[in-house]
Amino acid sequence: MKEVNGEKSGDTTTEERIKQVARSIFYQKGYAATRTRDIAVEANINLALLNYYYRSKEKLFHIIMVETVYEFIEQMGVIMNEEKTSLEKKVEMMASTYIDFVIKEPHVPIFILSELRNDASKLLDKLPVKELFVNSVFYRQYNEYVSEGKIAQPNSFHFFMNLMSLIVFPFVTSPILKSIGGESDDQFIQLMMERKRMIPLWISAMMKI
Amino acid sequence: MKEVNGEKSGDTTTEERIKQVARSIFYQKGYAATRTRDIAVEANINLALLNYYYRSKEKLFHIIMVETVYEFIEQMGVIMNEEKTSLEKKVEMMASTYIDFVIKEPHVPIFILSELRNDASKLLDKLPVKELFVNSVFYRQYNEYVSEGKIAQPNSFHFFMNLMSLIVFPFVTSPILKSIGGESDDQFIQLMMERKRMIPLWISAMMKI
DNA sequence: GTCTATAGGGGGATAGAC
DNA sequence: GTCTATCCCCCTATAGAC
Repeated sequence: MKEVNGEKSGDTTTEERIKQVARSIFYQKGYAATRTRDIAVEANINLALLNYYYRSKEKLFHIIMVETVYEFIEQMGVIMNEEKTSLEKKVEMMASTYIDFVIKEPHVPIFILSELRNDASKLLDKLPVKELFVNSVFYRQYNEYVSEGKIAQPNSFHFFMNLMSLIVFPFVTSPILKSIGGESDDQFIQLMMERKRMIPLWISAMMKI
Repeated sequence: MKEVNGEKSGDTTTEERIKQVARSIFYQKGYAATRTRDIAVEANINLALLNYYYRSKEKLFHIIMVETVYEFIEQMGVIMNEEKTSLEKKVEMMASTYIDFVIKEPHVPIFILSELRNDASKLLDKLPVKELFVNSVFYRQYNEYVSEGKIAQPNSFHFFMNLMSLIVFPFVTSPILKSIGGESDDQFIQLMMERKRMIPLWISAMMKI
């Protein structure tokens, strides 16, 4: 039956297909609102098979959550640790890379934020996120700029928070914007492309304050 | 029994107390993860009474949702339609007012965003949000500044989005920050107070770009 | 208005056949 | 590996006593 049904199974295994479908539904509705039955139907399998491969809804969810967060952090780590690029260039790359990523996966930010709204430590304590940041080239370069007087704000918290805010926040509000402004997906993407170009300029202007 | 138990009922009615408790739990866990039993226990009433007053979980939720969104918008409307204050002053007041508000109700932004992530129009089509913005003094002043060359960016979308991003985003990431950075509530509030002062300056610097 | 008791259904998980 | 059938708990909602 697996080979017969070629509509969207492609060449992936059943195990992988279940996870992909589950990821998509979890992203859209969150853990609590997702029913394992929906995953099974969408993946063209029976409910029992989901438990055969992943033991439980919670275990399946946990795998997806870890993968998602890890992917998010990993991209950042690569950019932030380039020795050869300047701080300005890193800002540019982060804006560009993340905007592209979230255009492809628009549900990821609100998914992560809503699932971690209470018990973020349960997941994040196992990942060395703080070390990644504090030991990064990005962080070192920031502090160098502060010493050299190129950046007015000594606290890197605000700098990093501003950067992430300008990149990510529009995406978590996009359902609201589409409802209020009546913007189409294309128009929204157009605006985000403008932001790719603008964010580095804005950040640069804010540095002086 | 109502009068006897004075621990937290105060002087509100049972109906009101149920709603307040429900609001608190919905804010923290979202609609799907909230159980009416939890609300009943927390409000010191029986489950049947919740349905007696509010008919169903969904109706109760809807009332709270509308009230929450309305409150959020209402504050903005007042500030944005002051005839006497400048655009700069409005930015200052929005930063100050919203940061104060979200410090008091830290769960509201992520609550709204996560509940509206799929079907925002169901709720927002009934509220004249777009009209409120386009007909506002804020919007008029923005366009005047553009005409006068005081603002480089003609599209008010980016201006408003940047403002809201800088104000709200730190709060939706705060559970993650606390987990990663190990910051206490007090330290976080301290940072947000700094932002009250900085955001108008940052926005002002961005205007020139 | 407030309670107890229970109906009714849905959802996660498993047993066991193939 | 994959399916059907089913268990059983938990959750929402209601009936009916006080």
